[in-house]
Amino acid sequence: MKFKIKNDTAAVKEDQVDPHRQMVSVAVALPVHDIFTYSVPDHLIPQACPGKRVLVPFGRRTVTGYLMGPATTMDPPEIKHILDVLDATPLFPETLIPFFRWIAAYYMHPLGQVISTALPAGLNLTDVAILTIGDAGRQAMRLPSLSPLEAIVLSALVQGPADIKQLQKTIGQPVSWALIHAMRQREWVRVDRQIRGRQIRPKSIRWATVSGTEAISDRLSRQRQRIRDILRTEGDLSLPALKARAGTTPALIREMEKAGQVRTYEQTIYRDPFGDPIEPDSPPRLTTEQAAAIKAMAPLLGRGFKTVLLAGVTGSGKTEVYLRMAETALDRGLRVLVLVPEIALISQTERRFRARFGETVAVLHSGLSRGERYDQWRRIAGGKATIAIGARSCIFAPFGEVGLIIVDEEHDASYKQEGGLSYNARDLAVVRARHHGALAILGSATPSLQSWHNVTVGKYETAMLSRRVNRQPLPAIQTVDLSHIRDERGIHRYITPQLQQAIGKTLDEGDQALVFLNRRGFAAFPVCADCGQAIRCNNCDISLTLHKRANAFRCHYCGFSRAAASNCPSCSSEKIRLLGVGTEKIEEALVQMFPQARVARMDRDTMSRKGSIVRLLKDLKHRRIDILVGTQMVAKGHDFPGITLVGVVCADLTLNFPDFRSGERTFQLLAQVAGRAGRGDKPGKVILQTFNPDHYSIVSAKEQDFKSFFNQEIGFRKALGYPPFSRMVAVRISGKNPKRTAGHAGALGEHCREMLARSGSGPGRIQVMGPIEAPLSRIANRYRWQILVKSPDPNGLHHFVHRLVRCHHGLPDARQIKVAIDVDPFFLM
DNA sequence: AGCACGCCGACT
DNA sequence: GTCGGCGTGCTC
Repeated sequence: MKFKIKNDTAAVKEDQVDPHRQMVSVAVALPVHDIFTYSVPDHLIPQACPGKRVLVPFGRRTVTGYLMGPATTMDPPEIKHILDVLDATPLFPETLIPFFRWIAAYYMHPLGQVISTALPAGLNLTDVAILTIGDAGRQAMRLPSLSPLEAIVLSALVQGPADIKQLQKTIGQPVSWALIHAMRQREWVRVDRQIRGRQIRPKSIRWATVSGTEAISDRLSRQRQRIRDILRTEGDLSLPALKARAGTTPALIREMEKAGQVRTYEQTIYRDPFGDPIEPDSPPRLTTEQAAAIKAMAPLLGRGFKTVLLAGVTGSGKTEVYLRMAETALDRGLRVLVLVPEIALISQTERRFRARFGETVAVLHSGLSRGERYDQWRRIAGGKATIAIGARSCIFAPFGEVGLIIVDEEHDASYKQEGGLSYNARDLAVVRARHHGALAILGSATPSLQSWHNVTVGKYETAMLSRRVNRQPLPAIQTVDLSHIRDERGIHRYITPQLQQAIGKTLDEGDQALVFLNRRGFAAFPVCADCGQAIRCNNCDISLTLHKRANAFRCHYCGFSRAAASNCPSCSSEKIRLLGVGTEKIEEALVQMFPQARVARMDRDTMSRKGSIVRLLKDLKHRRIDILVGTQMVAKGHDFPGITLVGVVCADLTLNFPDFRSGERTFQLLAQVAGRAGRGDKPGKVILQTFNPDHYSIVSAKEQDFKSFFNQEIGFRKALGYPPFSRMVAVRISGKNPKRTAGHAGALGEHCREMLARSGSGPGRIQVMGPIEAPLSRIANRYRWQILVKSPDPNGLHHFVHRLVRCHHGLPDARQIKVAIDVDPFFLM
């Protein structure tokens, strides 16, 4: 959608400004940290209220801004008028603004961009410069004095007007503004500004209703009479519905309307994202444990901010507890926000909320089209929905007030947004609950270390569910020690005889098997082939990563390095092997092993299209697949009663992952996987292949005992000063030129050391690790470096990083080098 | 981000 | 001498 705007008289001189004119502050949707003051022209004053988008002149451009409220700075150098108000009703409530501000400060991100990421995508308008060739330009093409570049630009523009980006693409080289200005001055080209941006608008549909008196019916044709009868007996119908019912044509309706026999009207509708209707369900009987948990939590609703960690083993019925709590909250007139992990397709939790609460539920997840997402957003903002459920971005749902925030599977890594505004929706859930004085419930069978630590220090309350709803025992986990079979070759290296046998038995019984592998092909890490020990960093106790160019194993936290040719530090063996198997290899092996079985694979490579996931899940459900190979993608959010066996090819892939959270992730993954098997009436079985059967992560996962895991892991974190005993910030430095990027990273590191020298060492001391080349040293032609900053004192850390960013902007190459700040990083690759 | 202004090298 | 590259600063 394009339209032209008049860009005149936008600026007014200070002395002309009416002192009574309304002044507002606006955050622009650009990477700019300041907030700007604009005046509102009289005709827009009634519409200008916080939470709406506005179109504002900004420099020489016109951009989208967000109206934040009355102006705060009183004497800016120049004040311009708002050009337009883009929304009839606010996109977000005013009460969310402090929350947005908090996020901007905590994650060190421009406020306007925080709001842009929060809102449904596709709402921003910006203008672009459009170049059009003039008559003088056409004639100039014949001039001999024409420069080569001018000739190319002109001949490109003869094809039609273009913006600068299009132009650069067609001619394949950069075009400078200086050149364009020169051409404009000679009147060869014209430069116009055009507003652009995918406009999403409310959708409306036309309805028909009877009008006129009963009497006219006598003289009508049979068809017209029929239409009036239908409308009279069935009530107003939408035109599509009427067409389906009576076979009307649009032309006929128009004629009838002209004749006053029917009347039509527009009504806004919400695009329906709910494909299959979901049957309403009736609440099941609660177990004693569930009832106790609800009894403990329900009184907390509406009594101010509180966080409860709901720890319940897999299959213990956490969802039912959420549903009852939501119901109680709604009964008391409170709004409810539910976060679920991002998974392939729709989650079970989401289905159950919709089944229980029907129309009052709005959903926000990645499976929706832009229009649907916008409609769902408006239903929340407009008060039509009282429950919002969705993946991480749902934390921004535009409720004015919220009484209950639920985070399902709070340990899940998908709550962390990578890139751009790198927020953690689980953490934001607690922050938002505090802002609203709401109750936050974080639920998981395998709580994150962070959250359980908050329980132990008294920040969070707890509620426990220790038994499964159906009284089924947890599936038995059998570990298979991979170090005993290191001499095996070929298939049996990955699929041990024990796993093969178990799969064979499962297939014989007509059941389905799931084979897991957390494939991270690129993360090949060194393991001793003799003793099974991972090669670790002396300083960080983190697996080292192979850097091919340097032919060395490196720690990507601190930069510690060991020659790739060195011996195993614990047993001196020379046989160091790089572990790195992929799902594809496993699939191949299984097909060879079980030629008669139907094997399918599900990972990010095979599931790029939405339709393929649906098909695969349907095939699985209808038992058209015997063995499914995949990454965690398969495990999350789907229940398959036919699956009785789960095989984990190599648990060490996550265990030895070069990350301080690898033990935690392994425990969580394995315990969740174990919970997958045997959801039907048959008990489940898990075969877990590992080089480290005695590792506490694996032993605790076998018992589904997160407390025993926590007790061991927390000591390790404390000793090395990792979260939750410190906060971390990853400073990611990237650029196209390898030398400049390295130099820039070095300069920032140098600055860090200077700042450290000045600040001295106190209890809240700051540690700097790096700069080091990122393990994935080049992505999309950008060279990547990182600096990790760590401190037990969050405020000190914040200030430190702030100063570091200022230093970056002062450095000579600041324009070509990108510095991204990741507060509380999750993945350090 | 995107646009303008200003400072330097290589060409008529 | 100027044309046209790129580094720097600003946007209410």
